Amino acid sequence: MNQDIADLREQLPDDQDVYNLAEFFKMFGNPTRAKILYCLHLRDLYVGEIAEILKMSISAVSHQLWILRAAKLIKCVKEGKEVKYSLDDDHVNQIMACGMTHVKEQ
Amino acid sequence: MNQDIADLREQLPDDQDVYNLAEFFKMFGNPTRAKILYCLHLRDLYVGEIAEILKMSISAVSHQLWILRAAKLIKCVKEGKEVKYSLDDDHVNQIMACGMTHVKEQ
DNA sequence: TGATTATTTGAACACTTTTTCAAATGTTCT
DNA sequence: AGAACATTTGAAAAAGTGTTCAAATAATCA
Repeated sequence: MNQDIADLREQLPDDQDVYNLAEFFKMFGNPTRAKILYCLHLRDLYVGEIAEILKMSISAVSHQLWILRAAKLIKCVKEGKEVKYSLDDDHVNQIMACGMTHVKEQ
Repeated sequence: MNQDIADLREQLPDDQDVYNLAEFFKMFGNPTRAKILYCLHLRDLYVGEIAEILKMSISAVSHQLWILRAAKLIKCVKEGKEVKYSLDDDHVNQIMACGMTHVKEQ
């Protein structure tokens, strides 16, 4: 057994951290979610507004909002019969900007 | 038609950019690929070494290496019958570190 | 109270992605 | 040349994801 390989394996972050990291990046890895995050970076929005901006069904948007909320990237507040969503993570803008820089450079 | 909504829609990056951004983040959004990138951040490695570190089949690793290479995140050099892979993008370390900070904070 | 509006939820379907397995390629060694 | 080794490739199976549709929930309005 190669000792060097075992050493490298030891240096990897533990599986749960890698899994969480991947789950986090997965949020940005879908065009719909990326657009939703970008919308919410422009301003807080109701579900129906997001659906209208993206020209998507309210249901499809709502499903993705649920996923983003589970990942703690966004939060929401009920206002009467509407629900207003907003970004809930300082890293979102930072990461999106970093990714966009990369994409533009290619 | 709501003018405000149309304005917001105009402020979104164009669809191709969003699509490219999502494709880029998708690379980090899978635990296997995230681990491979992390390995290559530790040092340049042959396909067989990566498979051994991750305890995965060589074929599965090779498929993911191909995907990462298509995304221009890694590059490779043939050395005899082995192929050595290395990171090919300055943003990789930066983005992984940023993501890991986020994950650790939760 | 009943109708209307905004959103959520669940299940089904279509689609994409990942892994596996077997075969192919290419290099070195004898 | 033939055997051994490292990697790639392609197709199929398995797993995972996103959207749609219909129904459920919940708040407001008449």
